Amino acid sequence: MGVVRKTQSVSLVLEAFKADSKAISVIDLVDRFNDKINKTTVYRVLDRLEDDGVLHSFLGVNGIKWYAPCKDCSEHKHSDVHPHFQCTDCGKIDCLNVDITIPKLPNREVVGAQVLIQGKCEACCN
Amino acid sequence: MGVVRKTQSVSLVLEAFKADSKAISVIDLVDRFNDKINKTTVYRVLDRLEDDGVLHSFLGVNGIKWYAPCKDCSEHKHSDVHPHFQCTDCGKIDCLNVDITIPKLPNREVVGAQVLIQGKCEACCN
DNA sequence: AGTATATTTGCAACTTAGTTGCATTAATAG
DNA sequence: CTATTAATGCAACTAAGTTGCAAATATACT
Ligand SMILES: [Zn+2]
Ligand SMILES: [Zn+2]
Ligand SMILES: [Zn+2]
Ligand SMILES: [Zn+2]
Repeated sequence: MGVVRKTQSVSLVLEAFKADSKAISVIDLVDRFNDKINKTTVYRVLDRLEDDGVLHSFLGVNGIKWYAPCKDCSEHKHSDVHPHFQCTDCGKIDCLNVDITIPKLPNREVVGAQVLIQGKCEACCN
Repeated sequence: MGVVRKTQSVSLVLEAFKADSKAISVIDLVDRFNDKINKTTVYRVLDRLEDDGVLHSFLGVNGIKWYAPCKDCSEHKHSDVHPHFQCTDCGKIDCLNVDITIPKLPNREVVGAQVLIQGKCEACCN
């Protein structure tokens, strides 16, 4: 079950993602709200928002958790699986609106894929 | 700098990868050798073997570290970047000998990609 | 073989990301 | 305005991985 009550914590977190639609790491969010929202609450709010199809999560380099806004998802149906791009210079991550074709694998049943492309982002290329 | 001395720990770790050429998680290795090799040493041996191009590492689901034997790599030149397949049933990971084409991204300089395909492995499909 | 040297190891303590249990707070319904 | 129950804060915990340092051991040299 996802978000049931519109609490202050939920509003604050949603605002953060409305500001720019980039991905934000949990580390960053916990740090950013350290005087407003308890660490545990940040984790739990993100969890609920993901349940509701408002945010989606994935792992960046080093295995830390990131969240980004969903496009057309709903509760229990995350339809926006897409690659992510992490900049090796600034560390920021974007969701990519491109399709990666996963090759057919004999004798295996593919259900999904996590793709993290690495390189220099637009800002860091200049 | 990688492996300089052929120690007992190095031999044990290499044997583990010779047995079957699948990927092995660090967790598994630490556990498997818990009465023979200290946890710290396992991490350090794996580190050195990766430096030497003998093993390569990547992150599985949940961000835990896995290692697998390299094909044609040498010190400081890991040439075998390839997708990995993790079974959602048994959790095991294989290196895949297929190419994934990363689309051209405007205004970005791509240097690599980490691809983790998820699904049912050959063994678990039966 | 015996010894010197530097690499490697084990241990304990630490760091960091994330989780759990429980008492308290606060959002919503009636 | 009150009752109900979701949500929060806190402290303590777990688990993966790291660090510093003294002790052990592999290798080179005599
Ligand atoms: Zn950048
Ligand atoms: Zn995304
Ligand atoms: Zn399987
Ligand atoms: Zn591999």
